[in-house]
Parts: sequence; C-alpha cells; structure tokens
Amino acid sequence: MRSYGQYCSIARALDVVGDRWTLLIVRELLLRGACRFTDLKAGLPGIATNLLSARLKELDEAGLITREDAPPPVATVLYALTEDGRALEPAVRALGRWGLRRMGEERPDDAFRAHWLAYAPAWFTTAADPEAPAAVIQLVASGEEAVIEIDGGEVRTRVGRAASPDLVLDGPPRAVLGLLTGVIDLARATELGLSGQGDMDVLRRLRPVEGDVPGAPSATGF
Amino acid sequence: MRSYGQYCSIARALDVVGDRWTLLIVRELLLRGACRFTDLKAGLPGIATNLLSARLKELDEAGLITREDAPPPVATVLYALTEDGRALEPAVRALGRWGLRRMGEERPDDAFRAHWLAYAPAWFTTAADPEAPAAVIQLVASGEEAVIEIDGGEVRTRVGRAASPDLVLDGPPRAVLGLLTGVIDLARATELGLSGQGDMDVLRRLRPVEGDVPGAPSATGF
DNA sequence: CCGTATCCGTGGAGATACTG
DNA sequence: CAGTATCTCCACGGATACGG
Repeated sequence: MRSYGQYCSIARALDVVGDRWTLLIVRELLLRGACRFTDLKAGLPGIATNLLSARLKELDEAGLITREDAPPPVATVLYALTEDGRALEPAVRALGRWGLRRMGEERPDDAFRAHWLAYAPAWFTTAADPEAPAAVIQLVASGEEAVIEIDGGEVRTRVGRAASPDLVLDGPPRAVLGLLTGVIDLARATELGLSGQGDMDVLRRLRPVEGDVPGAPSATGF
Repeated sequence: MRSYGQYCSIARALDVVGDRWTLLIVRELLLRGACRFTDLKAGLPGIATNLLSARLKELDEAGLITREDAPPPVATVLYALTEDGRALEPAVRALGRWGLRRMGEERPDDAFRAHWLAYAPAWFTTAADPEAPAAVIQLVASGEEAVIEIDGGEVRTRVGRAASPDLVLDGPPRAVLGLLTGVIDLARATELGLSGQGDMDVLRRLRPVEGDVPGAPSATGF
C-alpha cells in the first residue's frame, strides 16, 4: 500500500494494515492461532490465493506474523501473529464492536463460519453474575456450531458441540448473534426464526459490553 | 468498496470504512467537529479532491456524516459526523494507539499538522494525579503549536498558544510525541532534539495509557 | 473561493489456470 | 497442499478544467 505520508499514528497504522483483506487476515490469526495457508483461505471466503499470498508476505515483512515450519508430522508452514500483530486485537475488537450495528442488514449470500459465531459472545459480552454456577450454551446457526462456557466472571467460547448444554439456541445467524450481543430482544429473535431448547434463563448470565454497541435497536434492519 | 460478503461484524465494518482514506476522513471529523471541504482537504495532505468528494458522498449514503448548509454568514456546506460516525471513535483510537509503535520510524517527508499534535496526548495519556493543581504545557513541533491543559483528572488539548504555560516543549515531532506518549524517555527525547523550558516536573502529571502501547521502547527506531 | 467533474497513467484486485 | 503466474479490469492518484 502506498503510504499516506502523514506523521500521525492512525495514518501509520493504516500504512501497515489499511490494505484490503489485511485486517481480516489478522482476525483469522487472532481467532485461530497458528494455522496453515489453507486454513486461512477457508476462513477468508472470497479471497484470491495470490492476494492471500501477497498479504502474508507483507505482514511478514512488517513483522506482524511469522512463518515457521511445523514439526515433522505436519510438514507445512504455519503462520502466527507476533507480539506486534497480537497487539492489534483491541483495534480489531473495536472495529467489530462498531460493525455490530451493521449486522441487522440482511444479506443472505454472506458467508458464515463457526469461529465467527464463537468470537462474538467472547468479545462482545461479559458474565453478568460471577457468583452463579457455570453454564454452557450450545449455538447452532446455518449449520455452524459453537459453544459458550460461562464460568465465574469469564465467558469462553469454542467451535463445536457441547456434551450436555444448559441451553441450545438454533436459528439464522442474525437471530442468534443479534440476541447474544443484545442488539435485539428475545421476541424479535424468535420472529427472526430463533428456537431455544433448555433453560432460557442462562441468557441473563450474558451482558452485552457497553461502549459503542447500540443499546437500543437502531434502524439497521434487525 | 466491494463487500467482503462475510457475516462477521469486522468484515461488515470494513465494508463501510475499509476504503482508502475513509478512516482518516473520520479522524479529521472526530478531531475538528463540523467543518468544510477545504478544512478536510487541509487536514488530509495527499488526498485528491475527487477522492475526497467521492468518499464524502459514500459516508453520507452510509449515514456516517451529514452535509448541512451553514448559516448565512458562512454560506457553505459543513460536514459533520452522525452518532453512528462518532461511534467509530473507539476503533480509530485503538488503531492510533497501535500505530504509536510505528511513530519511531523516521520519514522526514511526512506531513504534520497541529491537531495531530493535540490529539495524541488527549487520547493516549491520562492525568496521573487528579488532586494536583491545574497545569498547562505548550507544545511546538515543526512549527505546529498545541496546548495541553491538565485539570483535575482530565487531559484536554487544543491547537494554538497558551498565555503562560508551566512548560514549553519544542522539538521534532518524534521527540515531542514520543516523550508524551511514553514511548521514549527524556534522555532519548533530548538526543532527538527536544528542548524544554519551564517546570519539567509537570510531565509526571501525564501517564501514558496502558494497553497495547509498548511500555518499553521496542526496536522501532526511536 | 468552494466544490464537482473529467481525463489519463499506473497499480492493485479478482478470477482462474497451473506447478512443485 | 501451498502457493505462483497470468490476464483483465477497476480503483486510485494526480492534474486540470469547469460551475456556483
């Protein structure tokens, strides 16, 4: 990317990560940890291989990622964020929090991945009642599965299935994520096709983070 | 900008503000408040007028800014952020905080503006001792002037000159900003050409924000 | 003076085919 | 599986000319 030529930390940040796809590659590496070219490609539907290749080279040169040969059994290159790269997390998070207000807009052809279902509650909610017993929520949306584990004051998430969740939420991504992030209420989520099985009260254990997340459903189409 | 086509709040945010120049335009509007086309152009050295025009149109359509006719004496269009646009501040801030680690890299031809000198201490420092009396620091860097007013727990800044500052810092932008944001120490700042007149102790009233700002000077060239 | 519109050269983006 | 090579095309940057 051509430099902005401005002595301003925002411009300098964008000199490095302002290119198309770059921050989404960082997102993938933040969510997945060290992974292969093919994993990245799978998590970045729509990217061309030459572009992914070029961006990884740029990120490497900028010192944001490392390319290391995996140990023998794997025998491939693994990409991972450096400390400098991981330090982008607050910026990526803040962008994602702002982006929540655009999640109501319906675009049925959008790609969707299980780990995106997972990171949203991890990044944009907190545990409401640290004293309460641990709880597990199974999420299913567009066939993608993720698990929320609320334990003490912590909200952890992962891709996949839980053995015996307290609650199973199933529905279109808009309904599941909108409800979890507090952008819509249960009634609206149900209208959008959400179905819940189990103890719906555990939902109260998740509190959407404050900040720029709109408390009231704005006119975004939810 | 072409949509990423991903149902992910980060991707959706970048669908709106991921274009080249867009976040820098938001930066200008955050720092200046409502302003004219020409003011924006002045704060965005390097942008072509057609691009600025195009971006403003896109931002308007996306609902991030308003274009309102200024009252008679001015008789021009004023651009201002909507609530949705202002909500980007945390994201812009987080990017700027990350970008601090690239401010050590010397690039003498970079443009520099007084309001960039002003926002850095406002966004990236806090008052260390809320109980202490008010203090005023005059900044001068590359001919650009800004004022820091520390009052109670608050750090306010503005462009321009102060009547009787407790301290005047003068030097190249790298030295002044590096010192204020805590990326370099006084000795290094002096090496880089910083000169201070007045009570250097008021510098202790400013504490760099924690987070991803590198506490220790990393190998970035400072 | 403020802002928009047009033209053109260059480079980055996207799609796809292909190779170690 | 992990990229590289190639091709087309649009977006960007820069200059300039134009309308209010």
